[in-house]
Amino acid sequence: MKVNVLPAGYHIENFSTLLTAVARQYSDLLSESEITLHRRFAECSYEAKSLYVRLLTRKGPLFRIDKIQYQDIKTPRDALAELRLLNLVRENPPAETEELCHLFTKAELLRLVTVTGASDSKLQPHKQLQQLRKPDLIATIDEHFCRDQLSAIITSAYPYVAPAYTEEFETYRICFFGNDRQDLTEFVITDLGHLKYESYPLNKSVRYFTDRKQIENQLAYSRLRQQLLDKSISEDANTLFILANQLPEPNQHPALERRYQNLMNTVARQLERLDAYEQALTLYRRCQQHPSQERQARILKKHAEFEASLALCTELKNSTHPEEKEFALRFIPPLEKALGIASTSATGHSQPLAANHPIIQTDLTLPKSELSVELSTAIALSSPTQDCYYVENTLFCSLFGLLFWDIIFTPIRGAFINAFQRGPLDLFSEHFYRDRKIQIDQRLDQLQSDQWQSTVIHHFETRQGIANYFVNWAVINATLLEHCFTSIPRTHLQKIFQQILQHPGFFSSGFPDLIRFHRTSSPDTRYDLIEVKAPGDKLQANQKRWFQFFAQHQMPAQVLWIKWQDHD
DNA sequence: ACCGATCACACAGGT
DNA sequence: CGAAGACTGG
DNA sequence: ACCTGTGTGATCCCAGTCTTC
Ligand SMILES: [Mn+2]
Ligand SMILES: [Mn+2]
Repeated sequence: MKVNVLPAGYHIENFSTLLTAVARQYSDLLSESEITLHRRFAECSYEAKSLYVRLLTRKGPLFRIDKIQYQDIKTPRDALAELRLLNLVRENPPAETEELCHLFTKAELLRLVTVTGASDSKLQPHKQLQQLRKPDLIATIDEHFCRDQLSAIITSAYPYVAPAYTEEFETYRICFFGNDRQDLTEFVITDLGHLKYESYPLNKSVRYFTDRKQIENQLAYSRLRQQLLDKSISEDANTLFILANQLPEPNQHPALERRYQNLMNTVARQLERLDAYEQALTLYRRCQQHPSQERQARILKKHAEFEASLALCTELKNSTHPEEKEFALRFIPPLEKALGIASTSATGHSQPLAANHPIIQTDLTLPKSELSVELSTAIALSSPTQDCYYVENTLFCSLFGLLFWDIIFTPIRGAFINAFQRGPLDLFSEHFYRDRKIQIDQRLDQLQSDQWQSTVIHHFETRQGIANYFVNWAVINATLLEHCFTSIPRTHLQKIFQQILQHPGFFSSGFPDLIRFHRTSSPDTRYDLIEVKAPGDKLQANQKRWFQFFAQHQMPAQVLWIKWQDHD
């Protein structure tokens, strides 16, 4: 791939762009110190700016002054002095032993430890310390060294700095992107040409966060997410419980609501692993989002609270979340049995997934190969009269993305908040269709004739390589599109797209592995879908759902059970 | 909703 | 030693 | 031998450098 060259000082430009955009859009919601960051940064010389951005975007959090070296910073000491004067950088701030240790390589640490006498008498000899892995070595040092003494040694021999206003920048980042996963590298990735984003107008008068409390909440959620990566926190049930409990509840913000509930589920699940079931239950009860209720039901059953578990499951039978509903139907019978009551389900021995239409299942014996089962099977099923492709979700999702491209990127209110999105914020929700119904219905009508093909081709040609959650450019190509045009009936596609539209989040996965096109001239259905199952594998819930759908609408789909050929 | 989601796969414990 | 991992800059 | 649940790895810019084991 061709890679562009970035102009000198690109990182400063990007950083300024970000700060300025947020300072304009959120001026009334920013704190005193956040505004100070913007103002002071603007006052800096080029070299000071450059250094500050470098430090801020690196992991650190501490940096040895003697290691600071950049092409574009001729006088790092001056840059540092300037930053220190503006309080944008702190010199030798107090730090945890672990952070201090990260200033050095393992070899340097060993030398430091044995040369200086700042340890207590129990420190092991050099030879043994060398055997330790670095994290363990640091833990040992933490145990046997007085932090202040260590710190004194390091600050005199190896002075270090840390960028200040990191929390303030976090606020800018959150406000700019609306999430905590994107950062300044987005600018670089797009400028280099590794990724192209669609261009859409951004309405600066619509803000993602409407009050300060929402910003604070998002910051708190990001912080907890970070903390969960830390083993010393995620292994300690009490700490986990306390952190989750003191998390502020979201206020009037669907996305924050989702993140809050996600966190609750994640922490509660971790508490389950630590056998802290009471605390897990408490957290699960603070949210409705899948799989909270399911986990509660399981915990209750595990502790023989069958009535309570059954009560929960009975509610879940009406859940709009397909997997939750399926869980309830599966989980209730054993519960009823344990309670000694007769089955309440009207269908008796209820088999919710055993549809009216049976799933076609076939066996195939293959020699074992280096390639994946799916690929081997695709090759085995290809012939002069048949072309078989391993596409999984990508084919129908890509067709969907291409057909609806312009509608997906229609700038409806609040859907686009930064320049680096692969789709509108509500793309995967049930509201995507509802809020664009007229446009979408019109587009679906194109499937009454071959008109839809021109729309797909048009977007395929003009939007080539542009990021879209639904389009996988690595898989889709003109040949594949042509196959689809000639071999898949329009009615089938219409049904599939309507299903995806019901809830793009639930129905954009679970498609069969392979599609096979038949070069026969007879009927208009000249394709079939094949889910490959190697020995030991089985249909997943979302795959079952699609198979039910295919059966209902008489679309050709089958499960192909692979057996390995004996080779002697 | 691309550092969580999505696959396949491997294993444990129950029946 | 050589491969894998962490981190960084573009 | 079956079922279900749970946990794991790979993948999602890329290349160069230093560090670790
Ligand atoms: Mn698959
Ligand atoms: Mn498969």
